[in-house]
Amino acid sequence: MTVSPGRRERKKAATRQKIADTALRLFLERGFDAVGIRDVAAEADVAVTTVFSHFASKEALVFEQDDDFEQRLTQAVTGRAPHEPLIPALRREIQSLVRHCAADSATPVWRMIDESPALREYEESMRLRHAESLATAIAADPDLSRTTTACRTIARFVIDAYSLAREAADPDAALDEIFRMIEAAWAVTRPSGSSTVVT
Amino acid sequence: MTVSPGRRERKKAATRQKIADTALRLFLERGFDAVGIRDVAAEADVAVTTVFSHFASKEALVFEQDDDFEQRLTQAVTGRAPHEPLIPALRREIQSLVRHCAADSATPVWRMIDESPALREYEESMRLRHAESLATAIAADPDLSRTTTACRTIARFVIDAYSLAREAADPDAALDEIFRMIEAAWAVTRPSGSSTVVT
DNA sequence: ACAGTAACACTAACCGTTAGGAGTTCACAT
DNA sequence: ATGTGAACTCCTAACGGTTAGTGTTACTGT
Repeated sequence: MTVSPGRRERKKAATRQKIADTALRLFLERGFDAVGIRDVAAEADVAVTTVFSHFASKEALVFEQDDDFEQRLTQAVTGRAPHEPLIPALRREIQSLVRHCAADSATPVWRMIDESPALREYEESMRLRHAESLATAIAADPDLSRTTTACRTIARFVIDAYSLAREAADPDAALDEIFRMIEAAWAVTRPSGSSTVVT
Repeated sequence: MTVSPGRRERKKAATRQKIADTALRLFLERGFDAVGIRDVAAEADVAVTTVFSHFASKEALVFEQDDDFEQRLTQAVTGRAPHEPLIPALRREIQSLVRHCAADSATPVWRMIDESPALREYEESMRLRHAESLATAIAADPDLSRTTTACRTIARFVIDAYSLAREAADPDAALDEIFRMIEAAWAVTRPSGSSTVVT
């Protein structure tokens, strides 16, 4: 149970939300590049500096709530059933994330992202950070004694799967194919002399 | 035979080179972020607009001649010996590229890149473009009849190998390990019913 | 020679982003 | 209650990358 948040925190959250909502609306109406930060600030009735006190950059306005992407991935590793193999768990999570992006409500947003190089670039560097924390989570699992390199590599591959599947004509089929490859790559990293349990 | 380039083209090339040299020198002396485009332009004795007519961005000044990265990769695919398997050919090329980056003369440059987030981000998005053209080259090879998805995936993996190996403490060992994984991933994409020749 | 044009310069601005400093509102301890 | 400090926001001004507009120079092909 969380204590009821004070007025201050509520106001702050409201301001943040108003900025994010206004920004997304303007971006979708006129296109990301055609809307300036000054426009967003004016429309949301806040100062430009306030926008940047809530969001690190213009691009971050678009990926406002996608910080749980990272959490969901690491959760898929740390919170999976005991002795459940790693790759299927990751596959399930990635599939769910890809489907969420393909949902009708999200489509215009992703169209906008695809159309702006700045946003694509920003997303890609987000993914890199996600891959790093996923690698850390994998490396920390005692059931999977792999080298650091193997963990970082497989984390990259999983992130690649997400971004390739999102672009594919048939995301489900692409995910099938890519995860078959990832499974094989993961298998050859199994330390020799381990038990017969596949992890 | 190319006709001897006219005075105009020579002057243009000279200007471009002078800008690139000046920029790299200043960047190494004072750090990438501490040098402004206006500084570079003044020191190279050209107008700011001239700098941007030769280079698309400040970051591009640093990766001036690294456009052959893309060419070397696609060459490794299209120019390999007949019936030579794909992955070892790529592995050889990546290894050579990684070693080249670790060469003493290049070290200060890479240190500078590592220290600037803007440059790291720029490089990563370059790599993505390289992955795309590598994927195209792989898809175009008649010896390797794989799906588009498999080609794009393996291309990403290879690029990942480059960037992971460059960061690793022991690049050679990391490359060994990563390419074992890539080899396994590639193997499972082999179309059923193909001959016994491994490609 | 002459016209066309590529390369370059200059100015002035746009846009994202940040620093500095001041005002307001809230939380909390007394 | 009230004072106090911290958090939030505002405003102004600037910095640095990037581009548009407009000439000017100097090479090229005829």
